[in-house]
Amino acid sequence: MSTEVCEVNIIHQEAVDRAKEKLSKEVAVEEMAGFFKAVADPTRLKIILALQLSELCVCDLAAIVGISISGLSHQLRYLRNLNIVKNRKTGKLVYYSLTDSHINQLLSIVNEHINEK
Amino acid sequence: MSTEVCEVNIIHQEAVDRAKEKLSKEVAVEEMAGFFKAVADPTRLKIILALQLSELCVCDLAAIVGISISGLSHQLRYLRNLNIVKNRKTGKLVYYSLTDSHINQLLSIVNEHINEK
DNA sequence: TGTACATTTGCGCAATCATTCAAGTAAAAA
DNA sequence: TTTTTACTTGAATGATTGCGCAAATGTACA
Repeated sequence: MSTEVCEVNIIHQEAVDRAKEKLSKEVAVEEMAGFFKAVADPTRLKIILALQLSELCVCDLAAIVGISISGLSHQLRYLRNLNIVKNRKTGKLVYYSLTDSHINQLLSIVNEHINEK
Repeated sequence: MSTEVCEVNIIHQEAVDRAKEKLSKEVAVEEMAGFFKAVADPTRLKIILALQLSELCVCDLAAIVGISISGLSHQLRYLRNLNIVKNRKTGKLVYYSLTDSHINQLLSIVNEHINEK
């Protein structure tokens, strides 16, 4: 009969209601998680760390990250779709660079967390 | 003969060297990625968002997130191992709460990024 | 026009991961 | 002590994902 109700016993009803309301308002949990996923992979994180120094072409990035050109291109598309990197074509070469500075903040915060033992 | 050298043509040698050096110094790319992975999953992100309001017992969290108690417990252990949440036992109940404030900063930065369209 | 080079893309595979089920622990109530 | 409640843990599974291969696209140069 019950379709939506879960079987769990709720112990603190008001706290649960408050939290549920927050989550329903929270613009986009999925979108936030999707963004974090971008930096949750070592390969993509290396790409980003490398691009913090300067723009780089796909070729050079492959050498830095240590992955096939093909694999790298897949990841770059991933990052492009999330608006984290942008590219610029010059002849046969395609140069990639970071789109905004939020990434820099993000990485430094995580470094803090890690360095606190 | 070559064991470490990859087949890729390097175009900007100095830029590649610089980036490689940074990555080798970069304390722990794996560790950083691992931390981001914690918030890269919708379920874990919901847990964290809920805990931003108040500490909660497993039971209530399950109702909020909409997952089985078992599944939730797995994710809580995951977050505990990364030092993102801590727990406190009282009789039969176990209360979880956030460990530090870095998470809050992280989430607000990502919100900014998303809200910039 | 044809060749060479840089990058992208579709496909497939192997590995990872989130989730559930069932069994186990631990504390309070009966 | 037995039962119930709250939670944890290990194994199994279905879904996702990172990666390389091979083919395709696009640009420059001969």
